[in-house]
Amino acid sequence: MELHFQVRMNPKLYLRDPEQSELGRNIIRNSIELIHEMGFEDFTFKKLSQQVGTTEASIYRYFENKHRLLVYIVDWFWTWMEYRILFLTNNMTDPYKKVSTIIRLLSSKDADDPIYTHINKDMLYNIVVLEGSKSYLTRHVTQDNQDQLFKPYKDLCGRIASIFQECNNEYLYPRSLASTLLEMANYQYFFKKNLPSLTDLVDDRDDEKMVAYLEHLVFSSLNNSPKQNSVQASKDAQGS
Amino acid sequence: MELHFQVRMNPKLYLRDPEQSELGRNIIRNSIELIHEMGFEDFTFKKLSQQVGTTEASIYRYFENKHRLLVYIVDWFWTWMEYRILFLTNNMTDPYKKVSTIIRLLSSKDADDPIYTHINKDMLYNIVVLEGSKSYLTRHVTQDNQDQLFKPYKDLCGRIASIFQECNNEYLYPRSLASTLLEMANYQYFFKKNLPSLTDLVDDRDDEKMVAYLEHLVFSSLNNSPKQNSVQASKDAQGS
DNA sequence: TAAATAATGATAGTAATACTATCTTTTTTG
DNA sequence: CAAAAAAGATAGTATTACTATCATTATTTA
Repeated sequence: MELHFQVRMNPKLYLRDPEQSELGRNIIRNSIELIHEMGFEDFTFKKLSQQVGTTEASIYRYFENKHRLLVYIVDWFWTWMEYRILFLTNNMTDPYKKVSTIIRLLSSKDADDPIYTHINKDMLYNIVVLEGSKSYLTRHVTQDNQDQLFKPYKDLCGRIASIFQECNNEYLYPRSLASTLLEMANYQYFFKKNLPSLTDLVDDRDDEKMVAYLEHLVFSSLNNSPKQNSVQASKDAQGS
Repeated sequence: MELHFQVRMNPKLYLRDPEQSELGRNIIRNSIELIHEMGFEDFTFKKLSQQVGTTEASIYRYFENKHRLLVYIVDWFWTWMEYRILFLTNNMTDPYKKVSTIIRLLSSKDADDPIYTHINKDMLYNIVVLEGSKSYLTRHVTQDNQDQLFKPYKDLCGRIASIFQECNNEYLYPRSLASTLLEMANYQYFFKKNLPSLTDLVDDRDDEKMVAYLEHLVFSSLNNSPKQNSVQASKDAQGS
């Protein structure tokens, strides 16, 4: 049996499904390259059309505007991430092991999977780090949310949250901790690369320190009794 | 003795110091109003000049472009935040109490201080939440960082990190935990307001749940022994 | 107080952006 | 093969993000 991973994107994201044509796939591939190269602010449909070898009008037939295209790309990433998480944690029984696996997946840019070869996963990861939060940090976030544009991210967050609850069913903040983990996996990577004084993560080749920090953060919180007042807990630890 | 809080901004942020003239202060006040109202993407110097009652050319005499103006506003916020933190934690001896105070300050939008009345603190807080990370999430972050544009944020992060170390001088990730706290204070507030499924914080009037979550997160991590492997710790907690 | 200097206003202009519209040609499909 | 759909070609518009210039009005200081 060949299980085929098929990313089905929310139709509200596009005017014409880019997966259904060569031109559409070219638009996605070149978008990723260009946004990665020049950043979302400097990225335009004009430049994209030239890179693709088509016209601006044709791009507009696929995407309403460049923000929708960004959301499309970011959504694709999170859908793919959830798929990978599901695949690798599926046969695990220990929820703590699942969390470790998730943290490892969230922390590493190098993912050598052979699917969707027109999508450069390394560039994609870096785009999500740098531009991902711009997909929802807008004045129209409520409308976009009603259009389900953030469903992949929210689904993943929900899945991680429920694994947190498997770890500790008394834990009070599974969703907040999940969104904290998701955001911080990206932000700490960004800080390490660009504003290193905001982290303790030296720029080593592998991502071990990042994994260690995120695991420490998540497991500490998960295993700290929710009944215990945290200030009190700290005082106990001090012996005062 | 009247202690006067004076915000001295990095001169690289502006072409002409907006604090030194009525027009400059009007530019700042109206920028905050407009960005708050329409979001940074839709905010333009044209609209700003009309609101201020001046010309576009005059705005350009103060700020190179709207991104610099955003960084100015965000920097102002963090400088002011550090001042308030310093002021309220100055006479404390218990570092855990300092952390609690910091979390409380970071979590509440209502700050009734009577200084710099031309700056609406409530709008400012909401701008920093929604637009703050756009100040550094750019392709020119390295150049901007060399120009010290993020110094207020980094200073604050460093100050919080050193208080974390006062709490536990064996703690391995004081800076990462500080940036996590700073980012999450804003993000969880944004999620609660706009994408509530990403949090466990119900939209109550006061900010108690937010404070509780952030305290739990920070204190759990601070008080979890760094020598202990976190996966091991979790297994111990399970009794396996 | 006059002269010099600095700040602002008024106006114009340009290249690029973010689209929309229309018409023709090519490709796909029934 | 005919009809329909997709793509190409081209044009056009309002707005954005600036730069430039010159006149006017404050402010400083000699």
